[in-house]
Amino acid sequence: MGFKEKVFSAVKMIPKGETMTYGKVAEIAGNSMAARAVGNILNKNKNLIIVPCHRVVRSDGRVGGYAGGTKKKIKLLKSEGLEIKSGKIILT
DNA sequence: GCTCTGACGATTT
DNA sequence: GAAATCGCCAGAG
Repeated sequence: MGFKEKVFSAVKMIPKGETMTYGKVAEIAGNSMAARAVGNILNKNKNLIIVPCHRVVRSDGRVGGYAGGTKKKIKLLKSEGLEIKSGKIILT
């Protein structure tokens, strides 16, 4: 199984209403410092429906990017009950 | 098979 | 504390 396959598996296992950092996904995928590659893979595949990639956020609390637009990503996250302030996720 | 790209991350200024 | 810089990796051209 390639690295990207592992990434998809990790993202798919994120429960609704929860978020995971790119670094964490990368770690599960096999490389804890491949966070950059993780985002790159999701972007190129842009499987917004197959995988809930909108639950993947940055380590600094920012939402990060999204193939369908960061705005849409924030919208989706808020829809799942997450609190976002100025593009930053509030973990309670 | 080499080079560029990019939804990141930690450090330094 | 915010902004810029360097470093990292895997995919695609």
